[in-house]
Amino acid sequence: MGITERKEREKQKRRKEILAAAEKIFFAKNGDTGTMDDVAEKVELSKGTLYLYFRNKTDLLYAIAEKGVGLLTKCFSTVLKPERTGREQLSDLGDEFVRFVEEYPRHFELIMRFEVTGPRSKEVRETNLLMKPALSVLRDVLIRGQQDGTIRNDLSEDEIVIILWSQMAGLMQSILRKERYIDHYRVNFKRVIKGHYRIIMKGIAPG
Amino acid sequence: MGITERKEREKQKRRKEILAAAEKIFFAKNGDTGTMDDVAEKVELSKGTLYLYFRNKTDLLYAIAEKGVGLLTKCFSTVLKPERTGREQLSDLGDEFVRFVEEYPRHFELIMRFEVTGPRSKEVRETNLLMKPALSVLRDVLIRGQQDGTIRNDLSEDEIVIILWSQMAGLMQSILRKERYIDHYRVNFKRVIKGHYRIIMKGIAPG
DNA sequence: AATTTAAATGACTAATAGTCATTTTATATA
DNA sequence: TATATAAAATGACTATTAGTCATTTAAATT
Repeated sequence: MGITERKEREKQKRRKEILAAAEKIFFAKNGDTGTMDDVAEKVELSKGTLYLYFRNKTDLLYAIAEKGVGLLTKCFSTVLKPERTGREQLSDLGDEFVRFVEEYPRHFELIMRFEVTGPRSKEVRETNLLMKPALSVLRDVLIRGQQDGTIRNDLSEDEIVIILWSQMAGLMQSILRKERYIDHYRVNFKRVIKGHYRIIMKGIAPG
Repeated sequence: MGITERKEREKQKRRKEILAAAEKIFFAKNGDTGTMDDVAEKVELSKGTLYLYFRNKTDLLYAIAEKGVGLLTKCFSTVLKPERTGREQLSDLGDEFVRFVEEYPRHFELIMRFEVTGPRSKEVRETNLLMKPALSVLRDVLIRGQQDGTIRNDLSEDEIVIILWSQMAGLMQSILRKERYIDHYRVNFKRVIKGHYRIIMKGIAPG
Protein backbone atom coordinates (compact mmCIF):
# COMPACT_ATOMS: atom_id res chain seq x y z
CA MET A 1 0.00 0.00 0.00
CA GLY A 2 2.37 2.73 -1.24
CA ILE A 3 -0.34 5.24 -2.04
CA THR A 4 0.10 7.20 1.15
CA GLU A 5 3.84 7.36 0.53
CA ARG A 6 3.40 8.45 -3.08
CA LYS A 7 0.95 11.14 -1.98
CA GLU A 8 3.45 12.35 0.58
CA ARG A 9 6.14 12.49 -2.09
CA GLU A 10 3.84 14.41 -4.40
CA LYS A 11 3.03 16.82 -1.62
CA GLN A 12 6.70 17.46 -0.96
CA LYS A 13 7.30 17.90 -4.66
CA ARG A 14 4.55 20.47 -4.93
CA ARG A 15 5.93 22.25 -1.92
CA LYS A 16 9.28 22.44 -3.64
CA GLU A 17 7.67 23.73 -6.84
CA ILE A 18 6.06 26.52 -4.88
CA LEU A 19 9.36 27.31 -3.19
CA ALA A 20 11.15 27.44 -6.53
CA ALA A 21 8.56 29.76 -8.02
CA ALA A 22 8.61 31.94 -4.92
CA GLU A 23 12.38 32.24 -5.12
CA LYS A 24 12.15 33.39 -8.72
CA ILE A 25 9.49 35.92 -7.87
CA PHE A 26 10.97 37.29 -4.68
CA PHE A 27 14.50 37.37 -6.06
CA ALA A 28 13.54 38.99 -9.37
CA LYS A 29 15.94 41.73 -10.49
CA ASN A 30 13.63 44.67 -9.81
CA GLY A 31 13.64 45.54 -6.15
CA ASP A 32 9.91 44.89 -5.97
CA THR A 33 8.63 42.69 -3.23
CA GLY A 34 6.58 40.26 -5.30
CA THR A 35 3.07 39.23 -4.35
CA MET A 36 1.47 35.93 -3.50
CA ASP A 37 -0.61 36.32 -6.66
CA ASP A 38 2.64 36.54 -8.62
CA VAL A 39 3.90 33.34 -7.03
CA ALA A 40 0.60 31.57 -7.71
CA GLU A 41 0.73 32.57 -11.36
CA LYS A 42 4.35 31.49 -11.68
CA VAL A 43 3.72 28.03 -10.25
CA GLU A 44 0.39 27.75 -12.08
CA LEU A 45 -1.70 27.16 -8.99
CA SER A 46 -4.40 29.23 -7.39
CA LYS A 47 -3.47 31.48 -4.54
CA GLY A 48 -5.57 29.48 -2.13
CA THR A 49 -3.41 26.44 -2.79
CA LEU A 50 -0.29 28.25 -1.66
CA TYR A 51 -1.89 28.59 1.72
CA LEU A 52 -2.34 24.83 1.93
CA TYR A 53 1.44 24.50 1.85
CA PHE A 54 2.55 27.62 3.72
CA ARG A 55 0.66 29.25 6.52
CA ASN A 56 1.43 32.75 5.27
CA LYS A 57 3.79 34.78 3.16
CA THR A 58 6.32 35.11 5.96
CA ASP A 59 6.54 31.35 6.39
CA LEU A 60 7.14 30.99 2.69
CA LEU A 61 9.97 33.49 2.81
CA TYR A 62 11.36 31.83 5.92
CA ALA A 63 11.46 28.50 4.09
CA ILE A 64 13.53 30.10 1.35
CA ALA A 65 15.86 31.52 3.98
CA GLU A 66 16.25 28.06 5.52
CA LYS A 67 17.25 26.74 2.13
CA GLY A 68 19.88 29.46 1.99
CA VAL A 69 21.25 28.46 5.38
CA GLY A 70 21.53 24.92 4.07
CA LEU A 71 23.67 26.13 1.18
CA LEU A 72 25.80 28.22 3.49
CA THR A 73 26.33 25.34 5.88
CA LYS A 74 27.59 23.23 3.00
CA CYS A 75 30.05 25.98 2.05
CA PHE A 76 31.23 26.25 5.62
CA SER A 77 31.69 22.52 6.03
CA THR A 78 34.35 22.42 3.31
CA VAL A 79 36.83 24.09 5.67
CA LEU A 80 36.91 21.22 8.16
CA LYS A 81 40.21 19.77 6.97
CA PRO A 82 42.16 18.00 9.72
CA GLU A 83 45.53 19.17 8.42
CA ARG A 84 44.59 22.84 8.95
CA THR A 85 44.85 24.50 12.34
CA GLY A 86 41.76 26.03 13.89
CA ARG A 87 43.09 29.47 13.09
CA GLU A 88 43.60 28.53 9.45
CA GLN A 89 40.17 26.96 9.23
CA LEU A 90 38.67 30.15 10.61
CA SER A 91 40.39 32.15 7.93
CA ASP A 92 39.07 29.75 5.29
CA LEU A 93 35.61 30.08 6.76
CA GLY A 94 35.77 33.81 6.23
CA ASP A 95 36.68 33.26 2.59
CA GLU A 96 33.79 30.88 2.15
CA PHE A 97 31.43 33.34 3.69
CA VAL A 98 32.46 36.11 1.35
CA ARG A 99 32.13 33.77 -1.58
CA PHE A 100 28.65 32.77 -0.45
CA VAL A 101 27.44 36.34 -0.07
CA GLU A 102 28.78 37.17 -3.51
CA GLU A 103 27.16 34.12 -5.09
CA TYR A 104 23.82 34.22 -3.27
CA PRO A 105 23.34 37.82 -2.22
CA ARG A 106 19.55 37.60 -2.19
CA HIS A 107 19.56 34.52 0.00
CA PHE A 108 21.93 36.26 2.34
CA GLU A 109 19.74 39.35 2.48
CA LEU A 110 16.78 37.19 3.35
CA ILE A 111 18.70 35.35 6.07
CA MET A 112 19.69 38.71 7.52
CA ARG A 113 16.12 39.86 7.42
CA PHE A 114 15.00 36.98 9.59
CA GLU A 115 18.01 37.38 11.83
CA VAL A 116 16.77 40.88 12.48
CA THR A 117 13.01 40.49 12.65
CA GLY A 118 12.32 36.82 13.34
CA PRO A 119 9.61 34.93 11.47
CA ARG A 120 6.85 36.58 13.50
CA SER A 121 4.30 33.87 12.85
CA LYS A 122 2.92 32.01 15.83
CA GLU A 123 3.87 28.61 14.41
CA VAL A 124 7.57 29.04 13.76
CA ARG A 125 8.80 29.52 17.32
CA GLU A 126 10.45 32.86 17.91
CA THR A 127 13.48 31.09 19.35
CA ASN A 128 14.20 29.19 16.16
CA LEU A 129 17.76 30.11 15.37
CA LEU A 130 17.81 30.17 11.61
CA MET A 131 21.60 30.21 11.37
CA LYS A 132 22.17 27.42 13.89
CA PRO A 133 23.43 24.78 11.43
CA ALA A 134 26.00 27.10 9.90
CA LEU A 135 27.08 28.43 13.28
CA SER A 136 27.73 24.95 14.57
CA VAL A 137 30.48 24.63 11.97
CA LEU A 138 31.99 27.88 13.17
CA ARG A 139 31.80 26.57 16.72
CA ASP A 140 33.66 23.39 15.81
CA VAL A 141 36.38 25.43 14.17
CA LEU A 142 36.77 27.61 17.25
CA ILE A 143 36.97 24.65 19.60
CA ARG A 144 39.60 23.13 17.38
CA GLY A 145 41.59 26.36 17.45
CA GLN A 146 41.37 26.66 21.20
CA GLN A 147 42.56 23.08 21.56
CA ASP A 148 45.52 23.45 19.20
CA GLY A 149 46.40 26.77 20.81
CA THR A 150 45.91 28.97 17.74
CA ILE A 151 42.88 30.82 19.12
CA ARG A 152 42.65 32.65 22.44
CA ASN A 153 40.84 30.70 25.12
CA ASP A 154 40.04 33.41 27.63
CA LEU A 155 36.60 33.63 25.98
CA SER A 156 34.28 30.66 25.67
CA GLU A 157 33.64 29.18 22.26
CA ASP A 158 29.98 30.17 22.52
CA GLU A 159 30.91 33.76 23.19
CA ILE A 160 33.30 33.87 20.25
CA VAL A 161 30.71 32.27 17.96
CA ILE A 162 28.27 35.06 18.64
CA ILE A 163 30.89 37.78 18.49
CA LEU A 164 32.44 36.67 15.21
CA TRP A 165 29.15 35.87 13.54
CA SER A 166 27.62 39.19 14.56
CA GLN A 167 30.64 41.16 13.39
CA MET A 168 30.84 39.32 10.11
CA ALA A 169 27.13 39.65 9.46
CA GLY A 170 27.34 43.37 10.13
CA LEU A 171 30.25 43.70 7.76
CA MET A 172 28.50 41.74 5.02
CA GLN A 173 25.42 43.88 5.35
CA SER A 174 27.61 46.90 4.73
CA ILE A 175 29.16 45.22 1.72
CA LEU A 176 25.73 44.57 0.26
CA ARG A 177 24.94 48.24 0.41
CA LYS A 178 28.38 49.48 -0.48
CA GLU A 179 26.98 51.98 -2.98
CA ARG A 180 25.79 53.94 -0.01
CA TYR A 181 29.31 54.31 1.36
CA ILE A 182 31.49 54.95 -1.66
CA ASP A 183 30.08 58.44 -2.10
CA HIS A 184 31.15 59.26 1.44
CA TYR A 185 34.32 57.31 2.14
CA ARG A 186 37.31 56.51 0.01
CA VAL A 187 37.34 52.77 0.39
CA ASN A 188 37.79 49.67 -1.65
CA PHE A 189 35.63 46.90 -0.31
CA LYS A 190 38.08 44.12 -0.98
CA ARG A 191 40.46 46.02 1.26
CA VAL A 192 37.76 46.51 3.86
CA ILE A 193 37.21 42.78 4.08
CA LYS A 194 40.95 42.17 4.26
CA GLY A 195 41.22 44.80 6.96
CA HIS A 196 38.45 43.16 8.93
CA TYR A 197 40.28 39.84 8.70
CA ARG A 198 43.52 41.36 9.85
CA ILE A 199 41.92 43.03 12.83
CA ILE A 200 40.00 39.90 13.82
CA MET A 201 42.82 37.42 13.31
CA LYS A 202 45.08 39.59 15.40
CA GLY A 203 42.33 40.09 17.96
CA ILE A 204 41.60 36.42 18.51
CA ALA A 205 45.20 35.30 18.71
CA PRO A 206 46.10 33.75 22.05
CA GLY A 207 48.14 35.49 24.74
CA MET B 1 6.08 91.70 8.23
CA GLY B 2 6.74 88.61 10.36
CA ILE B 3 3.74 86.67 9.12
CA THR B 4 5.72 84.53 6.75
CA GLU B 5 8.17 83.73 9.52
CA ARG B 6 5.43 82.92 11.99
CA LYS B 7 3.80 80.65 9.43
CA GLU B 8 7.08 78.91 8.85
CA ARG B 9 7.52 78.41 12.59
CA GLU B 10 4.01 77.01 12.88
CA LYS B 11 4.68 74.66 10.03
CA GLN B 12 7.81 73.35 11.70
CA LYS B 13 5.94 73.02 14.95
CA ARG B 14 3.20 70.99 13.30
CA ARG B 15 5.83 68.84 11.68
CA LYS B 16 7.33 68.16 15.05
CA GLU B 17 3.94 67.34 16.51
CA ILE B 18 3.40 64.78 13.79
CA LEU B 19 6.85 63.32 14.40
CA ALA B 20 6.19 63.05 18.12
CA ALA B 21 2.88 61.30 17.56
CA ALA B 22 4.44 59.00 15.00
CA GLU B 23 7.18 58.05 17.43
CA LYS B 24 4.62 57.14 20.04
CA ILE B 25 2.63 55.07 17.58
CA PHE B 26 5.50 53.30 15.87
CA PHE B 27 7.37 52.68 19.11
CA ALA B 28 4.33 51.43 21.03
CA LYS B 29 5.04 48.38 23.17
CA ASN B 30 3.19 45.86 21.02
CA GLY B 31 5.28 44.84 18.07
CA ASP B 32 2.60 46.11 15.71
CA THR B 33 3.63 48.36 12.91
CA GLY B 34 1.19 51.19 13.48
CA THR B 35 -0.77 52.79 10.67
CA MET B 36 -0.92 56.29 9.27
CA ASP B 37 -4.50 56.42 10.49
CA ASP B 38 -3.22 55.72 14.00
CA VAL B 39 -0.74 58.57 13.72
CA ALA B 40 -3.42 60.92 12.39
CA GLU B 41 -5.70 60.08 15.28
CA LYS B 42 -2.90 60.54 17.81
CA VAL B 43 -1.95 63.97 16.52
CA GLU B 44 -5.61 64.92 15.98
CA LEU B 45 -5.24 65.72 12.31
CA SER B 46 -6.69 64.09 9.25
CA LYS B 47 -4.64 61.56 7.40
CA GLY B 48 -4.47 63.78 4.35
CA THR B 49 -2.69 66.42 6.41
CA LEU B 50 0.13 64.05 7.27
CA TYR B 51 0.89 63.83 3.59
CA LEU B 52 1.29 67.59 3.40
CA TYR B 53 4.24 67.25 5.78
CA PHE B 54 5.72 63.89 4.75
CA ARG B 55 5.70 62.48 1.26
CA ASN B 56 4.93 58.97 2.48
CA LYS B 57 5.14 56.66 5.45
CA THR B 58 8.74 55.74 4.76
CA ASP B 59 9.81 59.38 4.81
CA LEU B 60 8.08 59.82 8.13
CA LEU B 61 9.93 56.85 9.59
CA TYR B 62 13.17 58.07 8.08
CA ALA B 63 12.71 61.42 9.80
CA ILE B 64 12.38 59.61 13.13
CA ALA B 65 15.52 57.66 12.37
CA GLU B 66 17.37 60.92 11.61
CA LYS B 67 16.29 62.22 14.97
CA GLY B 68 17.79 59.07 16.51
CA VAL B 69 21.08 59.65 14.72
CA GLY B 70 21.10 63.15 16.14
CA LEU B 71 20.81 61.75 19.66
CA LEU B 72 23.50 59.19 18.98
CA THR B 73 25.85 61.80 17.59
CA LYS B 74 25.43 63.82 20.76
CA CYS B 75 26.30 60.74 22.84
CA PHE B 76 29.34 60.08 20.70
CA SER B 77 30.58 63.64 20.89
CA THR B 78 31.01 63.44 24.66
CA VAL B 79 34.10 61.25 24.20
CA LEU B 80 36.16 63.91 22.44
CA LYS B 81 38.24 64.85 25.47
CA PRO B 82 41.74 66.09 24.59
CA GLU B 83 43.36 64.45 27.59
CA ARG B 84 42.34 60.97 26.38
CA THR B 85 44.31 59.09 23.74
CA GLY B 86 42.58 58.02 20.54
CA ARG B 87 42.54 54.48 21.78
CA GLU B 88 40.89 55.51 25.03
CA GLN B 89 38.35 57.64 23.23
CA LEU B 90 37.49 54.70 21.02
CA SER B 91 36.85 52.58 24.06
CA ASP B 92 34.64 55.32 25.50
CA LEU B 93 32.78 55.51 22.21
CA GLY B 94 31.93 51.84 22.50
CA ASP B 95 30.54 52.43 25.97
CA GLU B 96 28.43 55.31 24.71
CA PHE B 97 27.09 53.19 21.91
CA VAL B 98 26.02 50.42 24.23
CA ARG B 99 24.38 52.96 26.50
CA PHE B 100 22.52 54.47 23.55
CA VAL B 101 21.22 51.15 22.30
CA GLU B 102 20.02 50.29 25.78
CA GLU B 103 18.33 53.65 26.25
CA TYR B 104 16.83 54.04 22.77
CA PRO B 105 16.49 50.50 21.41
CA ARG B 106 13.62 51.38 19.10
CA HIS B 107 15.47 54.29 17.56
CA PHE B 108 18.44 52.05 17.04
CA GLU B 109 16.30 49.38 15.41
CA LEU B 110 14.89 51.98 13.06
CA ILE B 111 18.34 53.30 12.19
CA MET B 112 19.41 49.75 11.42
CA ARG B 113 16.37 49.25 9.25
CA PHE B 114 17.33 52.16 7.05
CA GLU B 115 20.95 51.10 7.07
CA VAL B 116 19.78 47.85 5.56
CA THR B 117 17.01 48.88 3.19
CA GLY B 118 17.53 52.57 2.46
CA PRO B 119 14.62 55.00 2.41
CA ARG B 120 13.42 53.77 -0.96
CA SER B 121 11.53 56.92 -1.84
CA LYS B 122 12.56 58.82 -4.92
CA GLU B 123 13.04 62.05 -3.03
CA VAL B 124 15.47 61.01 -0.29
CA ARG B 125 18.52 60.16 -2.38
CA GLU B 126 19.56 56.54 -2.06
CA THR B 127 23.09 57.63 -1.22
CA ASN B 128 22.03 59.55 1.86
CA LEU B 129 24.16 58.06 4.57
CA LEU B 130 21.91 58.22 7.60
CA MET B 131 24.70 57.53 10.07
CA LYS B 132 27.14 60.03 8.58
CA PRO B 133 27.07 62.55 11.46
CA ALA B 134 27.73 59.90 14.09
CA LEU B 135 30.40 58.22 12.00
CA SER B 136 32.28 61.45 11.56
CA VAL B 137 32.90 61.44 15.32
CA LEU B 138 34.24 57.90 15.07
CA ARG B 139 36.45 59.03 12.22
CA ASP B 140 37.89 61.89 14.26
CA VAL B 141 38.67 59.51 17.09
CA LEU B 142 40.46 57.12 14.76
CA ILE B 143 42.54 59.87 13.18
CA ARG B 144 43.52 61.03 16.64
CA GLY B 145 44.53 57.51 17.57
CA GLN B 146 46.60 57.05 14.45
CA GLN B 147 48.36 60.34 15.10
CA ASP B 148 49.17 59.60 18.73
CA GLY B 149 50.27 56.10 17.80
CA THR B 150 47.66 54.20 19.82
CA ILE B 151 45.81 52.81 16.77
CA ARG B 152 47.33 50.88 13.89
CA ASN B 153 47.89 52.95 10.76
CA ASP B 154 48.31 50.27 8.12
CA LEU B 155 44.62 50.74 7.36
CA SER B 156 43.12 54.08 6.37
CA GLU B 157 40.82 55.83 8.80
CA ASP B 158 37.95 55.49 6.32
CA GLU B 159 38.48 51.75 6.14
CA ILE B 160 38.52 51.41 9.90
CA VAL B 161 35.41 53.55 10.25
CA ILE B 162 33.44 51.19 8.05
CA ILE B 163 34.91 48.07 9.61
CA LEU B 164 34.32 49.09 13.22
CA TRP B 165 30.89 50.54 12.58
CA SER B 166 29.75 47.48 10.66
CA GLN B 167 31.04 45.08 13.31
CA MET B 168 29.53 47.05 16.14
CA ALA B 169 26.19 47.40 14.37
CA GLY B 170 26.13 43.66 13.77
CA LEU B 171 26.88 42.98 17.39
CA MET B 172 24.22 45.38 18.61
CA GLN B 173 21.65 43.78 16.34
CA SER B 174 22.46 40.47 17.99
CA ILE B 175 22.11 42.03 21.42
CA LEU B 176 18.67 43.35 20.52
CA ARG B 177 17.51 39.85 19.71
CA LYS B 178 19.43 38.07 22.43
CA GLU B 179 16.40 36.01 23.41
CA ARG B 180 16.96 34.12 20.21
CA TYR B 181 20.46 33.09 21.27
CA ILE B 182 20.18 32.25 24.94
CA ASP B 183 18.23 29.08 24.23
CA HIS B 184 21.08 27.88 22.02
CA TYR B 185 24.30 29.24 23.49
CA ARG B 186 25.48 29.65 27.06
CA VAL B 187 26.37 33.29 26.97
CA ASN B 188 26.03 36.37 29.07
CA PHE B 189 25.62 39.37 26.84
CA LYS B 190 27.60 41.73 29.03
CA ARG B 191 30.49 39.33 28.60
CA VAL B 192 29.88 39.15 24.85
CA ILE B 193 30.21 42.91 24.57
CA LYS B 194 33.33 42.86 26.73
CA GLY B 195 34.74 40.06 24.61
CA HIS B 196 34.08 42.02 21.46
CA TYR B 197 35.93 45.01 22.95
CA ARG B 198 38.87 42.88 23.91
CA ILE B 199 39.15 41.36 20.47
CA ILE B 200 38.82 44.69 18.70
CA MET B 201 41.12 46.68 20.97
CA LYS B 202 43.77 44.04 20.55
CA GLY B 203 43.08 43.87 16.82
CA ILE B 204 43.49 47.57 16.15
CA ALA B 205 46.60 48.06 18.25
CA PRO B 206 49.60 49.20 16.22
CA GLY B 207 52.51 46.99 15.20
C1' DA C 1 -16.82 93.07 2.84
C1' DA C 2 -15.05 90.67 -0.94
C1' DT C 3 -11.27 88.12 -2.88
C1' DT C 4 -7.33 85.35 -2.92
C1' DT C 5 -4.26 82.06 -0.84
C1' DA C 6 -3.05 78.41 2.27
C1' DA C 7 -4.25 74.59 5.21
C1' DA C 8 -6.98 70.83 6.31
C1' DT C 9 -10.39 67.36 5.46
C1' DG C 10 -12.25 62.63 4.74
C1' DA C 11 -14.43 59.86 1.39
C1' DC C 12 -12.38 57.42 -2.10
C1' DT C 13 -9.09 54.21 -4.87
C1' DA C 14 -5.56 50.71 -5.24
C1' DA C 15 -2.86 47.03 -3.78
C1' DT C 16 -2.47 42.87 -1.66
C1' DA C 17 -2.61 39.34 2.28
C1' DG C 18 -5.42 35.92 3.71
C1' DT C 19 -10.24 33.11 3.88
C1' DC C 20 -13.73 29.79 2.82
C1' DA C 21 -17.80 27.81 0.48
C1' DT C 22 -17.77 25.37 -3.66
C1' DT C 23 -15.84 22.45 -7.30
C1' DT C 24 -12.70 19.12 -9.11
C1' DT C 25 -9.94 15.10 -8.74
C1' DA C 26 -8.46 10.84 -6.69
C1' DT C 27 -9.33 6.87 -3.87
C1' DA C 28 -12.05 3.40 -1.52
C1' DT C 29 -16.23 0.59 -1.39
C1' DA C 30 -20.20 -2.00 -3.01
C1' DT D 1 -18.38 -0.35 -13.15
C1' DA D 2 -21.14 2.86 -10.44
C1' DT D 3 -21.33 5.26 -6.16
C1' DA D 4 -19.60 7.27 -1.94
C1' DT D 5 -15.99 9.45 0.53
C1' DA D 6 -11.90 11.96 1.19
C1' DA D 7 -8.31 15.05 -0.38
C1' DA D 8 -6.76 18.81 -3.16
C1' DA D 9 -7.54 22.84 -5.55
C1' DT D 10 -10.10 26.90 -6.77
C1' DG D 11 -11.16 31.91 -7.11
C1' DA D 12 -14.40 35.20 -5.64
C1' DC D 13 -14.56 37.50 -1.50
C1' DT D 14 -13.16 40.26 2.86
C1' DA D 15 -10.04 43.11 5.49
C1' DT D 16 -6.37 46.14 6.03
C1' DT D 17 -3.99 50.08 4.97
C1' DA D 18 -1.14 53.38 2.03
C1' DG D 19 -1.89 57.14 -0.60
C1' DT D 20 -5.06 60.70 -3.48
C1' DC D 21 -7.87 64.62 -4.57
C1' DA D 22 -12.10 67.39 -5.02
C1' DT D 23 -14.17 70.01 -1.58
C1' DT D 24 -14.38 72.75 2.65
C1' DT D 25 -12.58 75.72 6.21
C1' DA D 26 -9.57 79.24 7.88
C1' DA D 27 -6.40 83.03 7.27
C1' DA D 28 -4.45 86.88 4.91
C1' DT D 29 -4.84 90.59 1.52
C1' DT D 30 -7.19 94.10 -1.03
